Amino acid sequence: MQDDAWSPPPVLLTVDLVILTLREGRLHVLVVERGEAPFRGMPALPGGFLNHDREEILDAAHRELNEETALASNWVHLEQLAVYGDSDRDPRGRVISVAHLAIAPGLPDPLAGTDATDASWVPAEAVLSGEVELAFDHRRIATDGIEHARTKLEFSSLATAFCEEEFTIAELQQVYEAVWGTKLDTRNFYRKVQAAKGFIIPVGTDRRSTGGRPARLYRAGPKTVLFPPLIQPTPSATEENPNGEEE
Amino acid sequence: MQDDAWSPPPVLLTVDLVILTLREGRLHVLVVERGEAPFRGMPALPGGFLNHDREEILDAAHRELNEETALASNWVHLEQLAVYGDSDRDPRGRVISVAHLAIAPGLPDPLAGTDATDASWVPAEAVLSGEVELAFDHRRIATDGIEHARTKLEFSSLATAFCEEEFTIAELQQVYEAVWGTKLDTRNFYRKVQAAKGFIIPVGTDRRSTGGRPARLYRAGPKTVLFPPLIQPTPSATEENPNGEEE
DNA sequence: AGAATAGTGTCTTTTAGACAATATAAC
DNA sequence: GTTATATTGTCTAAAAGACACTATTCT
Repeated sequence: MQDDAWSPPPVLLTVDLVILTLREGRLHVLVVERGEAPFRGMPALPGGFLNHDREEILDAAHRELNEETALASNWVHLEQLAVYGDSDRDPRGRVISVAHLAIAPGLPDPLAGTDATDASWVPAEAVLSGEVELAFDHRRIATDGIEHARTKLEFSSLATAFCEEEFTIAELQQVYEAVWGTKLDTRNFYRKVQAAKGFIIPVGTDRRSTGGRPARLYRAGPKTVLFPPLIQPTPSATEENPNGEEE
Repeated sequence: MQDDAWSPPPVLLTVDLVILTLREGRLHVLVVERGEAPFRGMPALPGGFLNHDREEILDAAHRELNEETALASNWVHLEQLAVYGDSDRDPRGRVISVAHLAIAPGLPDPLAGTDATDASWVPAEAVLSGEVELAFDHRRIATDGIEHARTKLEFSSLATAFCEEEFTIAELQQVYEAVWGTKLDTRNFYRKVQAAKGFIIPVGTDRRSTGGRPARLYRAGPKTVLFPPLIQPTPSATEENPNGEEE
């Protein structure tokens, strides 16, 4: 099929991160200012090349995560998102990016381990709308990551990754409201998360008296898939009829 | 952060395909026998290296698809699945595989354009169970692809990709039954697919008289996301209680 | 007519959502 | 007590599923 002398073209591999968190009840994305060309000085998603040709991709993602957030990445949800490999996406040559989605509880405002370049939290809306421009195809990657998180909230226990180890149901609800951009009924939400067995398990203690009745504390349960799922409310659910048919 | 003389390690990029189709009412995967080392003579997923460093990943996937199935790939559903990049997954060195999922209507038994190596359809069950061993980490890839198809059938119009351009509702139902491995009620299925607006649109003609009342023909509609979705029936929906709690 | 498959109606059970009511704390 | 939040209960509307029934073709 191929010429005898033919050999496959090598490419460079980067790992990029869409790191999401909740700040003041709103979804934020971490961006860093690029320190070198190309796109020097422009905001971009954190990421970088594979360190050496034996480094695992997921390890590289963890490494980048630590470099940018100085976070014990054991507690951070991290998963592969997709590959972005358009031949013209990087002016330096053929650079394939394996994008990852990371989710962490709220972090302190001035980023902790800010050794390389300065990082900052940007509201997700600002990235989605294009108000904040990102280098390369990073806006596309960020958009995909946010969308992925939104739908995955429905069928997985991903929401707990936005919370501390122990959390209340009200806090969990705020996660859903922030990521989905909706308001939910407290009472119905309460029972829905309880109905999904293995989603959250109660810690003995009640705590967090903020003026009202103390809430029970929970931690993430063993189940990663939610059944029944928490369905995102549809704006109206009564739309379009592209083809008027019989009846 | 890096040494001045440092440069990122190059890797090789392959594109691998999980090609699914329905044959005799059962889900099958296309495998080819490897013509060269490593794993020479062993079944593997079709795939190969990038042809040149300007070739788009999706184009490469289409090219491989054509080489193996001799199919007008315009009619074939093709999407990216995930990246597999374990450092020890290929003895030849650091080879990253971008796996794709392809879905096509039933193809003739002896593969048409079988120029390279001989290809064959293997029942999905045989791959999942390990009865058929695949080279590299291809069993893992195939498993992920099948699982992906199963869940995506619920929320997308993916099922129509298993059908010819025009199909009956009964044929569509067979797709769901084969991929999910379940039996569905004909009557309820009928209304469910109709309820999902934009999923299927009627062609004028009725056809396919197989002894009973002729069925209306449909073709795939414009909508790729299904609402309401077709939920996969749960085996029992009453399981596990990992922690006996209050009440 | 009888067999076979397509398509419709209807009933029942389950689930989703609105929202009233009660519980437990701080002050 | 009042206020604030957490948790439980109840009612109603919508959806999912079981399944009887009608419709249209072929032999």
